[in-house]
Amino acid sequence: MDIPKTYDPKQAEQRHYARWEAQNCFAPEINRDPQAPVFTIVIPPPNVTGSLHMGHALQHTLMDVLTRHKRMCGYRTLWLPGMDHAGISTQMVVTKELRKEGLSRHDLGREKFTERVWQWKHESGGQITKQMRREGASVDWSRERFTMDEGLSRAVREVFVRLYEEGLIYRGDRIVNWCPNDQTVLSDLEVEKVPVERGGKLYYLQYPLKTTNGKPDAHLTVATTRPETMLGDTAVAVNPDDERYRDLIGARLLLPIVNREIPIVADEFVDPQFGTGAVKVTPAHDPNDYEMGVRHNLPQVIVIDQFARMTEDAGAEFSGLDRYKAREKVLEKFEELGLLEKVVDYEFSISKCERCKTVIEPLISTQWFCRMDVLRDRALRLMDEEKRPRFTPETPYEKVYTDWLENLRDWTLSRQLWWGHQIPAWYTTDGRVIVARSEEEARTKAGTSELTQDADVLDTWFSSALWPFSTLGWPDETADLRTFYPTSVLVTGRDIIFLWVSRMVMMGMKFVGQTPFQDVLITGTVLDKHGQRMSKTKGNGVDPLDVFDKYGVDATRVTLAASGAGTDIRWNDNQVESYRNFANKIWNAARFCLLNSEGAVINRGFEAGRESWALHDRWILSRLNKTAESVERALSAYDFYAAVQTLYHFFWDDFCDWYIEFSKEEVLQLADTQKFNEHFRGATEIRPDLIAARSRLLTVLEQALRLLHPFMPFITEELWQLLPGIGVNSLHPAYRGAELTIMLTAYPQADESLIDEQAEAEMQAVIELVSRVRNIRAEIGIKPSEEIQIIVNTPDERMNDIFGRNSGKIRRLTRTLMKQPTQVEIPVQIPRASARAVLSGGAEVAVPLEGLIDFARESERLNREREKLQKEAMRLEAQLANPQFAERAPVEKVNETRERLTDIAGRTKALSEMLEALK
RNA sequence: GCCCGCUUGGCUCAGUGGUAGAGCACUCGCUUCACACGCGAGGGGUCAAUGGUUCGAAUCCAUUAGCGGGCACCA
Repeated sequence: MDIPKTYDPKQAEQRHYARWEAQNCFAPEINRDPQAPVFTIVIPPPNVTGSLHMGHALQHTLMDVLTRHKRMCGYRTLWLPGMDHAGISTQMVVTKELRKEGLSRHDLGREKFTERVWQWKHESGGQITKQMRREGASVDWSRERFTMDEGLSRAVREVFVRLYEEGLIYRGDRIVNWCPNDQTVLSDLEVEKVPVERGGKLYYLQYPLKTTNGKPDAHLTVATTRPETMLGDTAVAVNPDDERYRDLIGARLLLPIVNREIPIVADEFVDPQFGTGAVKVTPAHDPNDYEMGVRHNLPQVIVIDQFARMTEDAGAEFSGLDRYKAREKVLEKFEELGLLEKVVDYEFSISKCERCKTVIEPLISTQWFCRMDVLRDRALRLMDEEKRPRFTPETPYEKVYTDWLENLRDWTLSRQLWWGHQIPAWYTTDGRVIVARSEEEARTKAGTSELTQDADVLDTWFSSALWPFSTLGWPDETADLRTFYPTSVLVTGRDIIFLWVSRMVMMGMKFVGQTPFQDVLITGTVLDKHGQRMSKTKGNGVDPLDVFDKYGVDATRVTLAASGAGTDIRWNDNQVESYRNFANKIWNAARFCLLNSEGAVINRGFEAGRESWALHDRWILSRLNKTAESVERALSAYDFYAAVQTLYHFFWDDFCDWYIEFSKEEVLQLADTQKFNEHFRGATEIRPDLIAARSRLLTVLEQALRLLHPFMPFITEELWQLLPGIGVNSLHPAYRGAELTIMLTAYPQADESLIDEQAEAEMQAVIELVSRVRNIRAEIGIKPSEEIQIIVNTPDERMNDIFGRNSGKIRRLTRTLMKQPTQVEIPVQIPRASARAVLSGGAEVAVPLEGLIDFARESERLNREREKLQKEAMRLEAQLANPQFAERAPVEKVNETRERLTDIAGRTKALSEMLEALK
């Protein structure tokens, strides 16, 4: 067999995904067990405009690990993929394309434009689905969905109609966030607060009092960050308890420039501490003022239009001016009038469009809204009573989620876009509003066919909110909906807990009556190595595909999985490199097993019964089963880091460093015998004990590959396919009949009966012996190639026996010949010129070094060790001397401390004797 | 303003009421027949500061400092 020394990930990555996909390994139907438990994940649908970034790669890795794990555990698993139509983004992409052709979307008209978007989607959209195949994502492509699919659109209309009929969706005039660039309304969540650039200013404007008592120069000063809005002021508000202004409440002011008479009103909202304690009120252009306007029944004067330009109502000199130009002009005017009291620097935040960063203009506008109180209360009750969904990490996300719900306001649903789900509302010529599932239904309801459909579309997140059930066929009672809803776990980033997670819960509860997912796993953010958020504008993003190319998909996946959920990840290539090395280690371990596999097959070699098994065989099975146990525990707690660590150390430390090394004595020495036989005696039969040893090696390897598979699907499949003895019986019973693939084998489950603490303790003693001898060799500086002698005396027969049985292995690993007593009562004499060490348990090891030993240095070495032990002993003694320790600490703890002290005392004594002997 | 998180070896991070861990980096030695993307042996941390609870605190509590998030209608 020809296996290269270095693992080339690309080979394996190209080979297996297409085959898995072609054989439908990802679809739940591959599972033939009608009783199988179900595991479902719906993917957070990436934007159709998007391409894969590290955040996706992280989430997809976690979802794939969970899915592959459950699949191997025999679950009927569905990981459902799909994409989001991403209203604004997509419309912008296509608009830009059109602009290159010198066209606007209005030149095409709505119908042609949306056709064009669909065309774009078919040709250039969904890059990410190709990239997901590269990741190894085991999603069921046969169930791929798009939020604009007919089925999902139908669900959208159904939900809209039902909510409308219940009065939860309504149309009305409200102050909304308007993006003058995108020409659409935005929900509160699509607006971000940004500190104002280049130092904000607070302007103090004087409004003259409309005099009734002959004080012509009396005025009231208001402070504002937006002077231009004064053109739309319809009142000034003060706090009712503010002594300064109490007498003025009810008085009237003459609004400068426009010369409008406006009242002074009292409102609790006003903070007397801020500015002058008097607030100008512009109900048409500020959310707070809007509320105050409602409370005091103030008129709304609209002075800014949807393009952020001043209206005619702002006055002839201002009409048509940009809002910032108008601001300058208003300030000039105030200065001329001597009414600009002062301008001070003031840091504050302004609202910007999350997408295009244009400053939002609060405007009064007719839009569709969704009342959230009823839906919200149900979600809160679910958390309160059932603690669903269960957030991981629980802190802080559970609280973040509930706090937000508690303060939830109505959701602005409509968007002035063409790409999206057009609102299923029609207007009759006489102004009636008909909400219906289809135009046909609307006609019936209206009793006329002269209808105009509402031009707006729904917020993209409206269809996303239905994703967990719309993708499964709702509103029809499909088999998929019955089987796969509610889903098991949602894996997503913290930035969309409000936008998406909470809304799915509310809609799922409302329309299916069950939480859409049991658990929510919140991943951290992938940062660059300086701790900065990766972003396109900063150009500090790391492209997952580049990392795949450089280090392989498996190594990248392990890196991401190990960073797990919750905390942010500082991306560092070093980490990936170390897991790339791990992949190579796996490759070479398998290479060794395969190069020595003639005659062997997996799942053999342990027939003889455990009493006859060698120490290292009992030990590796114990380690393997403990590993299976802790991986299982870690995954069920979504502790991916722990799972990766456990597997890494099991494979590298236990399997490679010790088990393979121990096996070599049998596998290689016997191989020599075999060659000898073949050569000199013409024997062709391979000795059965050799085959057994090789089979045991392969068996453990195969189990390890299975354990690793959810994390490293490609390398494990590549190697597994090479193993002799894989066959139909290798597959999990639920997948009998499927093509052979490691992804359909049974995930190793811990067998308690194979966990063997005694074997672990004994092996530990052998490992310690080997390590101490190596340590002495290194410290004394004995050439690695030189074989020397060691003397090992133990205080008990059993240990002596264990060392004796493993002497060949000890020899191989330490390049020493071991001398032991035939009876422990008569220890082997140790020459004075020896380097020595005491093992835990009291065994002594000595390396006779006639002529080589530096007595002074050796004394120093032993002294150092003795001091270390003495320090430890002192600490333990002090602890035991404290009467309260014995009194209050648990008995086991006290005993443990005593035992440790006894062991240390014994070893210290031995060291003292050695030191004495050196003199 | 309110809420939350973090502070552990040079770096990136695990961790737990009872002997401080990993990977990388570092030092020394090895072309040992799976692997130099390797093997072996080492060095390195008063677990941010202070106080408290406890027989015992890096771990629990309080305060402080630094860093980072999230939320908020203060013009």
